[in-house]
Amino acid sequence: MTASQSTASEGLPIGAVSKRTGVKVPTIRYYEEVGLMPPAPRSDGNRRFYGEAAIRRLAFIRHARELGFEIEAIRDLLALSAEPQASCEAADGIALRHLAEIDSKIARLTALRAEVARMTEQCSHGRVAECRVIEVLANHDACLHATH
Amino acid sequence: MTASQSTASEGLPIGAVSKRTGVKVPTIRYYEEVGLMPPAPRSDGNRRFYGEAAIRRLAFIRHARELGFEIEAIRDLLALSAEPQASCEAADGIALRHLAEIDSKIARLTALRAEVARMTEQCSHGRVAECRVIEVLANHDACLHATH
DNA sequence: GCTACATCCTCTAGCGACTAGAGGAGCAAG
DNA sequence: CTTGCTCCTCTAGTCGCTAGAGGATGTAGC
Repeated sequence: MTASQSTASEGLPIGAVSKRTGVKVPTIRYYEEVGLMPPAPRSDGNRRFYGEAAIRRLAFIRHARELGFEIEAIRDLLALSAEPQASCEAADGIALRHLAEIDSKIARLTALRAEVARMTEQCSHGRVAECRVIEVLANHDACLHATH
Repeated sequence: MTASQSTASEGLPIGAVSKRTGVKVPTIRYYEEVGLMPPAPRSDGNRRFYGEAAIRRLAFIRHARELGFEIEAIRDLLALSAEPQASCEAADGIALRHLAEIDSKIARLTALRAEVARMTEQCSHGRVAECRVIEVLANHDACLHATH
């Protein structure tokens, strides 16, 4: 709430924004290129400068990416967040779809894990000829094959 | 063990191999290109033909891919499987490293899942302005932030 | 032999979400 | 004025395929 700080008027250059948000410089430029970030205003020397709104937007994107949302989904979420009066049904839907995606990935990985763990546990640490790891890979019948 | 079958002598063309192994035709060519499969012998008309050994190798690759092994790892596993007298320590190591990878992916996804689930559960299905989904994304402090 | 049609060939480009590097310009401090 | 940092643009690479263009070959029916 207290205004009047140091860098004030024009905003921060891309490197400072990168440090503040934890998003790498080329990634910020990439987000601009694909339209997630609006084209940043430039200084005389053609350098990008970012105000508070842009930095908040970037933090939003970063957080969404950390949570595994795809660029396309983030594009939609950003559009929604710009319309505070709209129903949040759409946003909820995006999140729910993402949740389902995560669940199916976890399920798949859990099945893989069981298979690979079984392989390694049965390995007798002898010669390749009787190695369970190699054997299971070579012979699909030798495995649990739940999902794959 | 019983020999003398129909297609016998030269081997199968790529399409038949694809059907038998479930690996798509362009993918088989891709595996040859990156050196996972040896260059297939060609017919007069420049078409690839595959014998039993090649088909077994392809099945091995497919199974390993299904289990999430990377191409590089499969390359190593194939090399190892060609040396039955060697110790299977290396193969075991590759599998164990892969297992650790899977575990860390599962852990990460599980943390994400909790976060996204919490977001959606708190959504009151009202306006965007008070939507928990949008809010959490905009404000990192509003989330559990375990791993991210 | 001829005509369809399927299958095969090579080559290039695209996916997602960046990352790396070349080659050059701007800028602040000593 | 030079050093060294940050910034700029542009191209190409990552992974494991997938899609498509444009053309050759093979096979079945007539």
